[in-house]
Amino acid sequence: MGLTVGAAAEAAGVSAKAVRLWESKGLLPPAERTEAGYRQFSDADVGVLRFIRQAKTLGLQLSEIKDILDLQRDGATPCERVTELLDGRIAEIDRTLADLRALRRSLTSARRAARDSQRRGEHAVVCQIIEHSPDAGE
Amino acid sequence: MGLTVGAAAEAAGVSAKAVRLWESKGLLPPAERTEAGYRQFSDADVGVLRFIRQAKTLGLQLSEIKDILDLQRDGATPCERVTELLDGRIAEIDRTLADLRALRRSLTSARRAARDSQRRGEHAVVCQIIEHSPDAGE
DNA sequence: CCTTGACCTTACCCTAAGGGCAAGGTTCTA
DNA sequence: TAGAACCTTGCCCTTAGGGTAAGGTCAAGG
Repeated sequence: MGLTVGAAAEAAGVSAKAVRLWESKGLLPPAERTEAGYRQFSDADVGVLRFIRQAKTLGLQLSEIKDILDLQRDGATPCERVTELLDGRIAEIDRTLADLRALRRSLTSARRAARDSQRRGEHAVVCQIIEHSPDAGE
Repeated sequence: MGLTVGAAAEAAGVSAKAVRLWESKGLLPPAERTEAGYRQFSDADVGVLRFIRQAKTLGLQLSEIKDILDLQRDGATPCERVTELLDGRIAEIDRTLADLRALRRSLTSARRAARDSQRRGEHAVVCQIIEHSPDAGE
């Protein structure tokens, strides 16, 4: 009872295009084919698709997900690698959060400057965005 | 006293490749050329390059920056558009911040699950990442 | 039996913002 | 006058697919 790409994709809540891409990138082993060349997916495959989708929502890249899946297919326990990747993602997110908070400060400051310029009718230097931004000078 | 791409790029603190790209995308008017075909940039151009660089650090896209610069070149005051774009960016950042914070919670929860699986020697379902993640079911 | 529509196949171009490299022309310096 | 250090364009690469085309396949209905 094999599923076609479309059916498998729908069952996993992803697009058929994504399924083909993931297969081509090795996240899934090459799917069985019917005589006509149609891909045949099993329920287990759908589970993998769901896992990939979930891992993606956690911000893992396809290459990292492939990494995990390869380990698992080798019979190894991917837990270590998984916690490693997740820790990496968490650290990355913390960095991004800090960056975004700083960026937000720059933006509000730039916006204040832009509005001030607007009120004064200035606009020669594009509302002073340059000057009022943090590291303006070089 | 025109500057070559490399010189202008260095003066603005960006890459020559970026300068060519920005020109090709219309953020800069087509540069003058020497007889040999070398681009010639003025100090004013360098100012624009610096502006673009700065705007990019604020997270604006090239298309948005072009938008601002086009307005300015038309003699219009881009301040309104600028504050509009900056407000949009700020709102976007706030959304991203919220998303990242939620994602971070998911990640720490997933990592905890992975570590628990690791301790128990489980790994059949790739450390339960799927099950323990927020919206696991479907 | 045949058609129609819904599926499938591969392949190509597109996205953002360049980085890297190649082949070839120019300019400056020793 | 040679070589270094520029410059030119053009093409391929990156992420994770989306969109579309051209063509093959399958199930239902006339």
